Amino acid sequence: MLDWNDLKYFVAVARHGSTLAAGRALAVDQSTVQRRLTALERHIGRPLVQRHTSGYRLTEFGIEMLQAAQQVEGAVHAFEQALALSKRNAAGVIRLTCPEPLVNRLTRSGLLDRFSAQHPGLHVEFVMSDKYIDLRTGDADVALRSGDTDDGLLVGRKVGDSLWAVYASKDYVARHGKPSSVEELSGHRLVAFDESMASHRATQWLRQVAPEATVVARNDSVLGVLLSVKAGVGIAPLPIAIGDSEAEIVRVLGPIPALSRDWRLLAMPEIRKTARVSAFFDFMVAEMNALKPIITGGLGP
Amino acid sequence: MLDWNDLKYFVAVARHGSTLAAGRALAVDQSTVQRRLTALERHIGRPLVQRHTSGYRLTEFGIEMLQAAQQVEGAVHAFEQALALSKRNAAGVIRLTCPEPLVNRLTRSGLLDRFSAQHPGLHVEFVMSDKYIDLRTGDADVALRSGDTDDGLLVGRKVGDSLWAVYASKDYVARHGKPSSVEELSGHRLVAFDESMASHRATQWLRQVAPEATVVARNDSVLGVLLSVKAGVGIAPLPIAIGDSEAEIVRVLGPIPALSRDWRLLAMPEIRKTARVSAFFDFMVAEMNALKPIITGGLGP
DNA sequence: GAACGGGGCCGCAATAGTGCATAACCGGAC
DNA sequence: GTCCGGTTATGCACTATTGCGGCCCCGTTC
Repeated sequence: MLDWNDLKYFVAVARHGSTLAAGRALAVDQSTVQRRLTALERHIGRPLVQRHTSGYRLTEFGIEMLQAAQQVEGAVHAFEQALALSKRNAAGVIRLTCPEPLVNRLTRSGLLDRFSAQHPGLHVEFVMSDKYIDLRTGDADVALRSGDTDDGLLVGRKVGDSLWAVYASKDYVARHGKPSSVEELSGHRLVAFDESMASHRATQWLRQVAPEATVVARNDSVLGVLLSVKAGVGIAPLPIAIGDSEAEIVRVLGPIPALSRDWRLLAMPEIRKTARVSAFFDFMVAEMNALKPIITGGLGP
Repeated sequence: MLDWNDLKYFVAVARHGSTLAAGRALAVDQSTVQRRLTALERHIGRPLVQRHTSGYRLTEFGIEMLQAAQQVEGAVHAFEQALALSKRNAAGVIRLTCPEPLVNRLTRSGLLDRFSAQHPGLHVEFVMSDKYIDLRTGDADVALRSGDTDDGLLVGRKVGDSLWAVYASKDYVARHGKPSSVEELSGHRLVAFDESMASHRATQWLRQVAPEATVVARNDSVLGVLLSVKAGVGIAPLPIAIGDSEAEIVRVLGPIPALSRDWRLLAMPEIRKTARVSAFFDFMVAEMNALKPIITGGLGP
């Protein structure tokens, strides 16, 4: 009878290229991986890998079988995620992913404490990330996001506006002046996102309106860009909610309509229907008046 | 770390209702099943089954998790099928499924021996079945079938005609006479297919043209019906290829156009493209002149 | 009510799997 | 050339898992 675990070792070896690396990844000894893979090959009756002193390389047959083995791995993943989801469901935990600054503001606002008070047994866990965590993987139940994030698979509702403006440090303005229009951006020193944020609307907007501008620094997160701007390295578009609450920097170009988006609370449709997530959505909608300023930002310091 | 094998035991227990039955199905001891399932529950931290003295019943949570576990089982199945397919591919085996009478006629014709002679290293294995084996499961590579079998997923080509007529034993004709038209069928004693063949064209045709007729026997295969007709139990539509070669029975109603279909050689598109199956198709097409009489039947004894 | 069959649970001995240590191998860096 | 980092393979002791037999439970049948 086929040992289902052996497929796990096979996939790991294929992925990491050696029994040693696979063993590290799976937290078992290298020799175990070696022996399980050998056992699998013995069971199958044909070699899956070429033993090489510098590691294992899949045979043609191994490549063929890898496809199917990865399907199994994927199904096991799905099982584990269903498990985690069910655990959260039973424990009344709602995992919310949102950008770091919002974690801060939401926590300090006391809104979530009020939610827990109103729904004893339910409480919110943050999964902090600037990047978009894929809700399909089940790592989070709910996302609080702005931007072009609707892939058609998520349901949600608007909970605020995301306005962006261009900021510079006071120091920078003193030295280089401020652009009086979008067109003048080209002559300035810009701080931009790096390749990992290539699809972000701010990246695309800058490429469109100021393709010639010199980019003096790149960063992979909004907070990173903020730091550079505060340090006077250059100017950059930033969310008003963040920029306006920083004393060292000032708006040099007022809200850019092309960059404004809605903030939305998003979830997978099936998850949205669960009691705990449904309660969370209902609460947030009821508290919209309190929520909006938290999300949209403190209107100036 | 989750033990993938435990999912196998879980699914088996869910399917068979007890650790004992699951153990039999998996060819392991009952106590092993019991212990693995307990270990899985310990890992998960929540009971999947209710221990009952008459067996195990899934908890609500268990039912929830079963879905995902079955997905894993399905993926493992697919892996094993890919394995079997690859083995056949390497060994030059072509698995052909067709109704039993054709196995006989094909074997005796020597056609397949000629194929093997022409393609050393390739040979044909029969998977005999009146029912339609699902080619998607990989249990067979190629099907030789007549009837409404094209679900859009298979590719193939016509290799003969399937003509049906209504037969009765000489004995039956002597006692009850023969119907001179389709309309007169209603007054006769019929042998028909049972529920498992409800979608067969002969079943549907009989229901349409002779809904009032008395069905004196039912059977789940063409050969079963043939036996009943030979025994004089009643009359029934049968393939000419079979009916005409039986001395004890005679056509009482000539070929029925509504029941005629094409015989076709069918395969999944991906399988059809493999070298060994492709060679088999090419050979059969080249030998069409020899093949047609084998399939369409020896025209009279 | 006694016998029976299907089922769960547990202890024991045999066995299979695991981790650790180690040898041997190879390619590149110096 | 020599050393070094990364790799496979194997011997050995240890541990976990398995199968078997026994025992108990409960519902059904005679």
